[in-house]
Amino acid sequence: MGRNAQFKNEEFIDAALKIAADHGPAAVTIAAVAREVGAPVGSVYHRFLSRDVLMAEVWLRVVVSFQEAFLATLQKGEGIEAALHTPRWVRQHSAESRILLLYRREELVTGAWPEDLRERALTIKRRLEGGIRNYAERTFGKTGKEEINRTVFALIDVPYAAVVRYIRLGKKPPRSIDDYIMQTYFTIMGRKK
Amino acid sequence: MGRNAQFKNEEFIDAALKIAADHGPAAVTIAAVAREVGAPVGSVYHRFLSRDVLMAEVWLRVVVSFQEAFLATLQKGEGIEAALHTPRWVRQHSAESRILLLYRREELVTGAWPEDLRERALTIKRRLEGGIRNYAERTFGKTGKEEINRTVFALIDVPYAAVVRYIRLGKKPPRSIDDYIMQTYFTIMGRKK
DNA sequence: GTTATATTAGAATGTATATTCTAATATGTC
DNA sequence: GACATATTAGAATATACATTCTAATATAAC
Repeated sequence: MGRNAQFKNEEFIDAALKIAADHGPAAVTIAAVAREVGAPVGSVYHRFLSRDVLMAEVWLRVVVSFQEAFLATLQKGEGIEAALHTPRWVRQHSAESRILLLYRREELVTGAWPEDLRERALTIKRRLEGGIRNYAERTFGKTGKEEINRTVFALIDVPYAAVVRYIRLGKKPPRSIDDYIMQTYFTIMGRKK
Repeated sequence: MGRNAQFKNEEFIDAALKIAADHGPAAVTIAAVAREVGAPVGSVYHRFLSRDVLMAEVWLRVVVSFQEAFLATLQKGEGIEAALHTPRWVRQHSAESRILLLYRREELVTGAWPEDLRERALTIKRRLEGGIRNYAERTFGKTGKEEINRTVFALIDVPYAAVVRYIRLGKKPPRSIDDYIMQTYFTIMGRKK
């Protein structure tokens, strides 16, 4: 029943992603997105509750793609590989990586977002936490606050720190940071496994 | 000649800082700043070219206060102490630390800012770079790209990484991160001096 | 005391976009 | 083929602030 859709939700997210990558997040106006897709602005609102929700969808998509590869590696028990996933992914995805800086998991989980969106944000947050806890368990044999903090630091915070300055400058992270990340990993997590 | 000023520039910067700390940067409207100070909006524009310039002034003030202590410590040759300065400062300055996330040195140096502001931003950027180079020289005996990158990573990026997640959550960084920062420091910079 | 002007005062304006609204249009269902 | 409705269309509206403008005021200089 009803007219067939001429565009897909995905197209709008694509368009927003492209505009944000090319001209920064501020350039992602509803009019710009509609123009990029070739749709009327009404169609954007027919699909997305608000601009914020659209941006959050963009962020979610990028984060999921980033995180799934990270978790897959971690699951194999290869902590160093997981830590190095960050600089590698950023080198491979210059456009997307700027989107990563847009939100933090917390904001989407805490803020006043549509139920369905918050749900998905919560899920990916839990998946990440689960992966980390699991790895901490396998590495240290326990999952107290200390072990979790330690794992987060070595696997997430440090790689992020090494990379974020280059994302902001719009440059590819140099090879050398992979060394720092590795060395730090071994120092914090130990040599085993 | 002319009427005596009823307010000082500093008061407006204070007010903007307070509002940003309490309600986030978006709450820093010109009207809100004026209200906080008890001045008319015209007086804000009498002193600051635009809202952006006012915010940049806020940022500059916070960064200078942060950076000077950092550099003073570094000058004494105490690299670890300098690295630990970040979590310590953040614990002591919850309000200010959120301001740190607002801009990066690059933006103020590169963007279209009033000459005088860009000048000051450039100066503090150079002071930091000088301090880092100097310390790299004393530590490694040379200041090639490798040594600089390494020093930036251990002294700035890692402490920042350890701390930024807590700033965002509005919590004080736990003691344990000081350990991670120290351990990483020794790993990356070596044990000497 | 007169004058020039730095500053206060705050009302009025401008602008950029997000959002809403009303009307068309196409397509599945009966 | 008639109907219900999902979707397209895009013009009209709303809003929030930044910024500008005109007028008043106080004080230093003479």
